[in-house]
Amino acid sequence: MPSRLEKARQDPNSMKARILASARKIFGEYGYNDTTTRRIAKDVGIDISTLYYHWGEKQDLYEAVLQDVSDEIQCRLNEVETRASGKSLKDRLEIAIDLMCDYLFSHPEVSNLILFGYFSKTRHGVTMDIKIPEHISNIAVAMELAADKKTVSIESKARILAVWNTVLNFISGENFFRPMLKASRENYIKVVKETLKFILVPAFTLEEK
Amino acid sequence: MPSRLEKARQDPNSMKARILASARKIFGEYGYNDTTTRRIAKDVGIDISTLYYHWGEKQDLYEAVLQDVSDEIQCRLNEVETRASGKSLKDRLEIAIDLMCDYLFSHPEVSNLILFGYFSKTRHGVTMDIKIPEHISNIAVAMELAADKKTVSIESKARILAVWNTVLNFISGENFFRPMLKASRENYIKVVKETLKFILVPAFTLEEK
DNA sequence: ATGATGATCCATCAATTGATGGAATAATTT
DNA sequence: AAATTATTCCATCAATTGATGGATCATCAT
Repeated sequence: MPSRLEKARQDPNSMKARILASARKIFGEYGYNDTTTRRIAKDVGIDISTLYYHWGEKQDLYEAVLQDVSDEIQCRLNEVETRASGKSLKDRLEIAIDLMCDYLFSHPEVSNLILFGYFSKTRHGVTMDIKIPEHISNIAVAMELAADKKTVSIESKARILAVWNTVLNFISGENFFRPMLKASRENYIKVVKETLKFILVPAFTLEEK
Repeated sequence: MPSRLEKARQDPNSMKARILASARKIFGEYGYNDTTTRRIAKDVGIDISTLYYHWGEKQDLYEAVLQDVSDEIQCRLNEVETRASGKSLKDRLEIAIDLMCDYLFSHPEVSNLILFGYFSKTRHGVTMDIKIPEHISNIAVAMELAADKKTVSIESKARILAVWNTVLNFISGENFFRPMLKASRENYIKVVKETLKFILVPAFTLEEK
């Protein structure tokens, strides 16, 4: 039997799908605890009981959102791997930075949801997360810093985490950082990419020699 | 007339100071909205009305906490500047990383409070923050990447932000990342410092030449 | 048409939470 | 000691929020 998430994916105009889309947006904006089911329902234009009818508990809906996002990330990482395959380390890094920045800047709620997952220590003990450890290992393999998922060294993981988190911070913190840098949106994206390359490329390519 | 914060600082055993300490801890753990005045009061061992008597609204107390943390950060940065002054760029970076990591790892609530400030988009529109832009400019000067606070380039700011945020992520995300890296606390701190140096030193020193 | 199932909304509950009034107690001043 | 002020706690309010029961309306197979 198909899960609710699968049903929602079958028809993007279905009520389940519309609720999921609003939920993803609003959970991504306010985090789990500061998102009310009423707010999501209002965004969809329905009564909250309709929301509960389709998705059950708030937590179930949140889990579906995280699953949705996690799958999407994996999809993007596969794309990065395809496009970077065979290139030099420097090129691979730059391709990964460009692609992931473009994706995340156009889906900032993804970045927010990941960061909420890191730090959320909620009163209700809701500690769900996107499968970040897996994604990190996959990046290591895609960047050819490790032969396979199982053998990624602690140093490589830490380095990829550092990079990955830096990207997320620039995305999710845009409203905070952009005024600081007095940059337009376009310019901000440009500066972020350049900063990432400035910091990363020397570090990783230096070691290769 | 002395502010409530100043009064609290005068006598660390005073009720105001005890409340401030608990508030700092709990706001740092749960963020603004997920912190209840009841929880803080319970931590101190008093009734909530006593808390309101001393600090007024929840928001006033939160602002005092942020002010307290911001002052402390500035104090630590001054120390970094003193210790790094006159050294080579590589040494300055390493000193800054070591000192700030040691400070933040022993005061994780500071890191949390800063990150909450970046991303918090609360229902109640509470958007207060620690004076990060100032701190960032101060770091630029301390690292001698700029002559004075007013003339820090956008690139330098972005690079320092990237570093600064990476540190914060490793601190605040310890509960999430450490199991991932299968590291003890000591080892985690060591890996974080090494990772930061690995990434930063080549980038900045390469440009110098 | 008719009955059954699915979908939606209104009304409402119980728990939580920020905040306050007022009584009771402690400390200080006169 | 008496009066004043400072501090603390109990009881309570109003608003918010997650969640549900039941009525209503739509859809669809028979």
